[in-house]
Amino acid sequence: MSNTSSLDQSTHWADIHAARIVRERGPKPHYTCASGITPSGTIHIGNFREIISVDLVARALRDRGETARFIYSWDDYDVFRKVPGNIPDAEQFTRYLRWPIVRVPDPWHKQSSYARANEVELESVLPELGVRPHYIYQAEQYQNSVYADGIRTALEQRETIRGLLNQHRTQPLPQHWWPISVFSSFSGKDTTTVIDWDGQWSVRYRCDETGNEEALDLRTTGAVKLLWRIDWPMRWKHEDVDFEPAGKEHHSAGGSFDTARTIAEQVYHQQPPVTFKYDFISIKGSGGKISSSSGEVVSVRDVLEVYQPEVVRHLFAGTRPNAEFAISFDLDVIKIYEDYDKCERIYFGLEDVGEKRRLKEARIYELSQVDSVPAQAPLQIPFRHFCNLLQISAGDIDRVIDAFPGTESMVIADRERLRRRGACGWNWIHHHAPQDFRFTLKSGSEPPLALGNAERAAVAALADEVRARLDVHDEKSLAQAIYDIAAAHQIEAREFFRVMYQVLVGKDQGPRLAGFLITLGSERVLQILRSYQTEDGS
RNA sequence: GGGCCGCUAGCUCAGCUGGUAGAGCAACGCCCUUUUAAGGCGUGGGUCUCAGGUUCGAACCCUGAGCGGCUCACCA
Repeated sequence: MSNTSSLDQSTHWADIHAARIVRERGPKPHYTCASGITPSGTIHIGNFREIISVDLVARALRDRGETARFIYSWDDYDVFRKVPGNIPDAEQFTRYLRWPIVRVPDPWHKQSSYARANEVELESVLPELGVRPHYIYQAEQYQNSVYADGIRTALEQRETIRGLLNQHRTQPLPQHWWPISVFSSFSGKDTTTVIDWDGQWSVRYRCDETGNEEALDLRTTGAVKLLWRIDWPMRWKHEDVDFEPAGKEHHSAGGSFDTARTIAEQVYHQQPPVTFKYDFISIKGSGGKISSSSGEVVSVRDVLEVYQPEVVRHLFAGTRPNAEFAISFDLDVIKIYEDYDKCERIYFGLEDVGEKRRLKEARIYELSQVDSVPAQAPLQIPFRHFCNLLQISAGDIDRVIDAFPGTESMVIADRERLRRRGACGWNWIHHHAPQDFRFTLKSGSEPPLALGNAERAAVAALADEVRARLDVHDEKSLAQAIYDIAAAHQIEAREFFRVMYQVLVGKDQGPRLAGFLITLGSERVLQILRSYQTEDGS
């Protein structure tokens, strides 16, 4: 979809917003798409929705021939408000409360700060998803006095801002209110009181803890920060932001986006960015391993353990941002993969659907790619089948891929995607799949099960059948042979299946038997059954 | 109190720049006795919450009502 006319007709939400940005902001040499968050904890999959939404819209802009930059603001100059439950030595960390998080040490002693630890966790995972924003670190910006003019403007317009904010407050802001907060040079905390501003660049404050007073010059200090509701519109002005979505908690009348919008217009004379509201993400079926109820959050990395990157993108590209949805770790995972594979088949014309549907799915497929769209339809190994093959092969991903028909001629990129899918499948089996789904193949070296004579004879007969004719059977004829053997030994078919699953995988149930035996191949089947063959039942 | 969103098959939802209702699961049936939350094929099932309006035509647009739900009004 390189030509603009087809994108103009696109009904995909990312294209619709891209078109809106160009229309409302007018022609520009480049458009700025923004997002950001306070790195006060692990960036979870709900936060990721904003990031991927911006990435998709930025891509949609580029696809229609515009230049788009994606800036991601880490608000690491925000204060440390409470000690998270998941960090070691939580008690020790209470001493850092009210410090900027960029100065709170990394509890895991790997990064320069707690903020940096959270930043690195996300920054290291985004490239795998094809998301590469330009990061802006607010601590650095403030400490270098980059926003001195913006802060001064807010001080000059203090009463205007107060009036705008009071419109939605139950309690009006107090008389001594200022649109800034100050980090004390004496305590390091933001527990300070602004005393005065000289109308120019000098702000005088008192440290609440030590009682010390000090005057700061906005042009050289790094200690003065705008309050959130003013900081946001100031940055829209500073970066000339054209587009920034926000969560629904910001998007009510009187919410922070609403007040930021009026402050941008009236104080900073900046047209507020095009925006939309995105809904929350919930989690389903985490199998007890990761659940929000236990206080643990689901990180982007956690999702990538189970979903390959294209499928993660597909999840978000294929869902309207204002609809809530659940990320599933249960049996739904299979369907999510099947949906992606189906979308891929539709893109490559391997599956017939109506024209309208085709265009939509094709666009979703494009936006789901980490890099570019594959030149030709990649070989698909369905997720469920992949999981079964992996269990047969003890998790040897390359062996499964090599044994799969058609993989010899595969290009490297396709193979890498399959390997990634295999790794996800293996993780899913071990951490999330229902017990019924899991099995471990017997090796044949275990002591044989104690079976009745008829059962043992039937197993031996099936071994004979496998040895003699497995390669000429198809699934159906082998299934028939299995029933025949059961009947010949006067065993209920149901019981014979149970025995065979016990012999093969030590459970009462397993993958459909005939297909399972064919997949295993005669050599492995006979290996497992060898202790039953040597009995004198023949 | 302000703002926003939803209401479509038994369940979960898709369909929303208006063109005679779709998918998955469930149900039912068939695939030579045919196990399984792990095979294939097929079938049934919906006055699209209600009432008006615009239109040749409305699940979709407008107005109003009912019932979920979310969010802001403290901080960010």
